Amino acid sequence: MKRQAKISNAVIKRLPRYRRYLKELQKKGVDKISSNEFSNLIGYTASQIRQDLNNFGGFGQQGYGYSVDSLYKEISAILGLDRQYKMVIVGAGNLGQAIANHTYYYKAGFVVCGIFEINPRLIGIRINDIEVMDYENVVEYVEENDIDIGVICTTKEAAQEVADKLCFAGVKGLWNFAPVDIETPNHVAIENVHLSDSLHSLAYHMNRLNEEKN
Amino acid sequence: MKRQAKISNAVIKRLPRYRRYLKELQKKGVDKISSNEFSNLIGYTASQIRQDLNNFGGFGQQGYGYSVDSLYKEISAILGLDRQYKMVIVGAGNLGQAIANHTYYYKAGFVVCGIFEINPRLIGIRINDIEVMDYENVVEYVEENDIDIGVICTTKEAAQEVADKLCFAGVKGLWNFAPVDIETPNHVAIENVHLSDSLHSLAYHMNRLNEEKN
DNA sequence: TAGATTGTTAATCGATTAACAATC
DNA sequence: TAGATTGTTAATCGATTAACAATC
Repeated sequence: MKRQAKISNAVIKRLPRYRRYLKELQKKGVDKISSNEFSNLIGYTASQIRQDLNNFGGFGQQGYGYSVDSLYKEISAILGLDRQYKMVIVGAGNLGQAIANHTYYYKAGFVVCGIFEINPRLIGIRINDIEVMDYENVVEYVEENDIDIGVICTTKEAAQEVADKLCFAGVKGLWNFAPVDIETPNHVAIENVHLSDSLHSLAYHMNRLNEEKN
Repeated sequence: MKRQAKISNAVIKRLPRYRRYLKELQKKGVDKISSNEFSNLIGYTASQIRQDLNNFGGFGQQGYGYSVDSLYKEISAILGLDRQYKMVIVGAGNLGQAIANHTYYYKAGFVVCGIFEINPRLIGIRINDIEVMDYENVVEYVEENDIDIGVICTTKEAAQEVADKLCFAGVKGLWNFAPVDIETPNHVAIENVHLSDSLHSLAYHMNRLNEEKN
């Protein structure tokens, strides 16, 4: 894997999608694919596919194409999906519970170790066999258990304070579901999932398509 | 509101964010803001803010700035958030339940009218006072109740078939949470929320930041 | 009126696509 | 070897930023 200065976020955002399609190909027993065939499948241009991949190294073979298996492995390694990540969830409301219950993450190497809450009525219960603990102890827990990722499922009012606490405690990344933009120190990665923003842009596109019809 | 041929998706994706910040300003009692002040707050350049807004019309006033109230209303109208949308959720698993429970959407004009499932053990229960119905009846229900949006919370295997059915039944948009790219007819808008993709790009960035430190 | 700030055109930057030489 | 397809450079396209005239 070639090491390069700075790869644009547009490229990074496409990698998980490449990986998903490669997984499907693997399941179908396909063992090689050309950038052209891949283009027809995934909807990016063949040129873009080759450019994207060559940011990280020459994974193909001229005259042949790409090996599905090894490309899948390479992309997984680039994304860092060849290791495990330990997560804590802050906020045991609907969304926090849904994520805790979603065993997919566990299988994929993202292990939910604990859930933290301020509401005393929820503290002590178990969700998908994961203990709901007192938010007061989150810093201690993150430090002692080498937690990698904090998942923020709080209200937007609490989100930044929770983020600060988690960063202080040493997480390397935050996955934020609160509808607010969170600031992190330079060494902590942040990924915002703004569900309502997503719904709003859906509304926009629905209305445009509807206008077109009239 | 000026009507223009084609506005890039990059612009559309920023609108909900502008709107969120304007809401906060409103709450704080701020009634005007210049593109420069807004830039400092939201992190886009003043130039970009003015460009973005001028895609839709001249909402500001030279020498003064933008009225927070009216800009908030304008952006809401552009996004189509000045009306109600009726939604059905397909899939009453963790995520489907979380969305059904999330009353935020209701307050914001997105009303969950029904949830549909194939698992007979879930059919008939109520989630946040919304009935879980038999997936068999989804087409009929969508047609009879003029449902606007279908929310796909199924497995990736079932997602496309569910999407086809919802489109056939007449929804105008799909909000897809299944980890697969869904195809829709031209007149149906689609918004994919790929949570695992988001987590994967978080992993990537965490690892890059960690490399930098070493 | 003078000052401030928009709306808009022009310049720059970055990302995507096209082309083709290298090579399996 | 000939054919196919990558890796990579060059051209194009689109989005962002800068500049400034218009105007409140």
